[in-house]
Amino acid sequence: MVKGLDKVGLESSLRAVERETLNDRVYRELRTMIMSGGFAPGSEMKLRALAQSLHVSLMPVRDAIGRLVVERALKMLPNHRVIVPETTIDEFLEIRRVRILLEGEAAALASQHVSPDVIASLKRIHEKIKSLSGNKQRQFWALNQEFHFAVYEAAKSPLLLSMIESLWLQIGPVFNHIPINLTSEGARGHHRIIAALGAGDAKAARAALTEDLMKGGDRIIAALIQDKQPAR
Amino acid sequence: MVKGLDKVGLESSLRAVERETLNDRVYRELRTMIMSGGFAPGSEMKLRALAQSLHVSLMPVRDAIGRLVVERALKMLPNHRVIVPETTIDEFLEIRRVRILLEGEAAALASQHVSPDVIASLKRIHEKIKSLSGNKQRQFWALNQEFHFAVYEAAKSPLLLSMIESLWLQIGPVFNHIPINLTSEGARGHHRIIAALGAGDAKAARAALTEDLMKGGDRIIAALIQDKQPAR
DNA sequence: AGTTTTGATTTGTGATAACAAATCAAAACT
DNA sequence: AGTTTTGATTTGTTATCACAAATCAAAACT
Repeated sequence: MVKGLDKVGLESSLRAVERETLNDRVYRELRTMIMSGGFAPGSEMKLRALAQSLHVSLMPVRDAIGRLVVERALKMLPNHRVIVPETTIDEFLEIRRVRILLEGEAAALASQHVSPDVIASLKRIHEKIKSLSGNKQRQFWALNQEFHFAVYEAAKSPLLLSMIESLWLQIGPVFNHIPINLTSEGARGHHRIIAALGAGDAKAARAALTEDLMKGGDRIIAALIQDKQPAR
Repeated sequence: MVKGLDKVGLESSLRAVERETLNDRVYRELRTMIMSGGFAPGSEMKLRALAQSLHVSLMPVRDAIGRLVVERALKMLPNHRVIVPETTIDEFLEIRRVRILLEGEAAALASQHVSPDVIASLKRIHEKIKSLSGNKQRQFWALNQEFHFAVYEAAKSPLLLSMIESLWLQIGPVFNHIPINLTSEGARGHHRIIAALGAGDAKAARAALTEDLMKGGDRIIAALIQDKQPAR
């Protein structure tokens, strides 16, 4: 009863570049656009417009949008219209609360089995961030994301990773569209995270990450308040 | 401007009652079926078969399945075939770890503002569970679910609730398809949860819930091991 | 003038059909 | 006899079209 084991090797090597459907391409494209601030909070996601700009038919777009709504990256209004969510301060706090739980856990897990080269790569990203000139908010956000996910991937928990990704997706538009006063303050937070991971200290890793999220979150909240105050 | 009114009569009368789209109906239907053990782990979800049995076209099914894959309720194989996941022990432990984080947090939150009628309703469900005769696994699971979600809804955090739902969706097939030795042990756990909530003690609520998940999880894991051992 | 009504347009939703990739089974071959 | 090849069938993917509900703008009315 040994059937079809012969082809496995060949096929998997051929399929090295996994078949990517249009569906997935559109989904991934929209996803990264949302995460990197390609759409302003509140903007409508219209099927036909997106389809045209991506040069595909309605269907893949429809599919991708449906998925993004499920993971709360997009929001469906009662009219069945889909928008990029405008995050209120309460919602942001709600997200931060969960982020601290999940990302803290991921950091604690990561501290138990980080490899030296992960530490090295974290340090490299850390240096890049420190050397960032001026208020390059977009770059900062991208590098910050790179840093954090290097930690979370080291946790080796696909479940945690996917849930954390979904949370970042929800706050992506906020980070990229609220003007934030960037200080070098965040750098010390990252340094403490690296140290805790290097020492294999789970408790310290969770604490360092929690503080990083709290501090960063406070800056966002301040920006949110300031953004709401002035005349519109 | 009369185009094609043939089918309108039936449809509009139905739509007067239910306000939801076919899309959502199929999604919700599949969702509850999965959660309540309607499909065995490993079984394939074929679009056309499902469409026929639900009396709809391929599209709503396709859409619903896509969403369920995103929330990990279903798993897409590299062949692009979709199955109900077979949960390994490691995966189950991974899920339990996250459940403790999120559901513990929800319990802690709930303890801060439970209303007396939520407590009353919890007690009612608790009694029902205790009076459950024999090894009625399906009913136990359904009531257990009712109990826990009454707690989580009291947390008043839509984000937490949706993430927790997604986790239950992932373990639903396991609970309903692995024969578990039901004892009245779980009852004491629920009693402690009610007490902690009633006292408004967040720490105790989190602890009680954590212990409940640990104890229950241990029973499942034992069943999983026993289920893997014998000849199939 | 301000409100309502109506008609046209835009939007999401759903069905059908054409297509491509994977699977399976029988025939052909060594 | 066992393996390969081929052809048919099944499965997921995508485009196109038809429809319904919501939206918007202009006309009609009070």
